[in-house]
Amino acid sequence: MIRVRIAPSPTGNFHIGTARTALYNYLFARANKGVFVVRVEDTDEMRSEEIFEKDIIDGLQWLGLSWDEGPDIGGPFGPYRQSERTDIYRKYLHALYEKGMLYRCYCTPEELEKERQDYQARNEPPRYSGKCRAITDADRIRFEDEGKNSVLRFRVPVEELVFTDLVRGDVSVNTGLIGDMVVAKDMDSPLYNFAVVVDDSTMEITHVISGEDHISNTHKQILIQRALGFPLPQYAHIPLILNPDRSKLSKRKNKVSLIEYRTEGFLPEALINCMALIGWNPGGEQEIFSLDELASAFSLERVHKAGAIFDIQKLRWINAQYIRAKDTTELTHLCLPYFVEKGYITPVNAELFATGPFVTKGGREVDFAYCENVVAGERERIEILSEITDRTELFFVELPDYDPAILTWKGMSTEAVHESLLFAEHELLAIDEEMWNIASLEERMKSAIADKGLKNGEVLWPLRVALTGLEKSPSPFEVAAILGKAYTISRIQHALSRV
RNA sequence: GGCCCUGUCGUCUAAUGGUUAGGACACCAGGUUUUCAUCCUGGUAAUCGGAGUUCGAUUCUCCGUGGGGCUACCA
Repeated sequence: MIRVRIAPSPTGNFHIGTARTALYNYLFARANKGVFVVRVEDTDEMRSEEIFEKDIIDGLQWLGLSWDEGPDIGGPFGPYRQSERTDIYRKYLHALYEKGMLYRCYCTPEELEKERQDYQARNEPPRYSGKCRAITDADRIRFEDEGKNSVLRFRVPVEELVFTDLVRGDVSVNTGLIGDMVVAKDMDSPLYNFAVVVDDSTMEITHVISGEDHISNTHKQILIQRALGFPLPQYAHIPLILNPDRSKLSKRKNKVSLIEYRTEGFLPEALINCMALIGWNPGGEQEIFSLDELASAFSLERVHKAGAIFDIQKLRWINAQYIRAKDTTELTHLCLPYFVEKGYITPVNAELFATGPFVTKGGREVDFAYCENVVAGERERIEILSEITDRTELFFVELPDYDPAILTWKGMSTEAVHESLLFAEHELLAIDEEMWNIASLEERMKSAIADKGLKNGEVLWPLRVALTGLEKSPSPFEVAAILGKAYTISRIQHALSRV
């Protein structure tokens, strides 16, 4: 049984890079009928916070990356939070200590820093000299009596260590360059590389799929793994997501928190689709993939080796594809919070947030269907959900505010504009309420314009601006249909009074 | 500095020991249209460099070079 895991550290909001690693693990698990585990790596007490764990769990859920075992749902290899596994780590730390593979190091941070600098100065790899290796029991007891702080270091054997990476092939390193590493602050406080090894083994993880930035940790982990007598998992290091300048994706240069993308109105399907295609491709020319399609096509053999820039433009385009494919009702539910946030509408009471009725900014009461029509008219124009408010305020105010000069189409005279509006008003007034829909409005108006020997633009441009107050907007027919006859007429009259 | 990883259009990528090196995003031009957007048509644009192997290399090998990662009592 294939078992993989995502092991996020709750020291910040859910990072987009972590989300992608989670995705690849998820896809690999699903593609191989395996198990996907979520494990929270909160050994760093100082930096870990519960709200971040919540953000990560929420984010995974939102993305639709369901897991089979995790801190929230438990599982046969729990607990799934490292802070709750202290007993397990202690047991293995003791075992290694008894075997003499660990030793206490009493060096102070200042001493270590000086060592590092000395090595640097000699152009040698900065590493721990191993000077506490040979500490005698007598010294140790004396240090303890003096209350000196110690950490547990692992005796790193010098050798040429090679592991086979499923993406990169053999990766070798001379362990003499690593130096004796600290594996725990004390018996109750393991550090990352130690906790990971114990967890991956005790949770029977078969494949460790993580970012390329972990390659050098892998050698360290293998050393510990071997010392503990654990079997080695398979490793696969996936390429990094990069900033446009090709550096590792960072907060400084990019939006990196999943929540930021979510807030802006990127859809989970789009993010999944986009992240999957950065560093992996199934071949062929398909661009849009559902999570299930990705899962059935996924294989580590097709994962790339080189890092890839995260192109926000492509993500926006993919997002637009998903927005257009969405059911209008569902899309409206997704857009409602943006209308409310902008103050365009307010639910008449809190329980009715999702269904209406709402009171508009202009004081009118509207229902869900009204909002749905507004969304339907704009869906081709937005790439992310938050843009739904860019050109829709006009539907929620009594009268739009605009410069009357923009009522004029291609050098028309003021008189002509006035006449066009009068003509439009006249024609629209003649249309019955029951015929007040996009198709009928368009048909009636266009034939009336043709009959009068006018160009469409001469009437439709001033009409559209009268209704919207905008130079760029949906067609006057769409807008009129949404506004309704009475509001349409009043906006035309308002425009007439301003020409 | 050391170690490790890596290099096809601006970006994400496909493909092959022999192709006009394909697609998508972005960009540009044209069409549709009252505007914008959508949509349709077309266009610009790439195998990092040098050797070697080979009839033939972008593909295989080596060297160079560019880029990145790691170098914690963080993860």
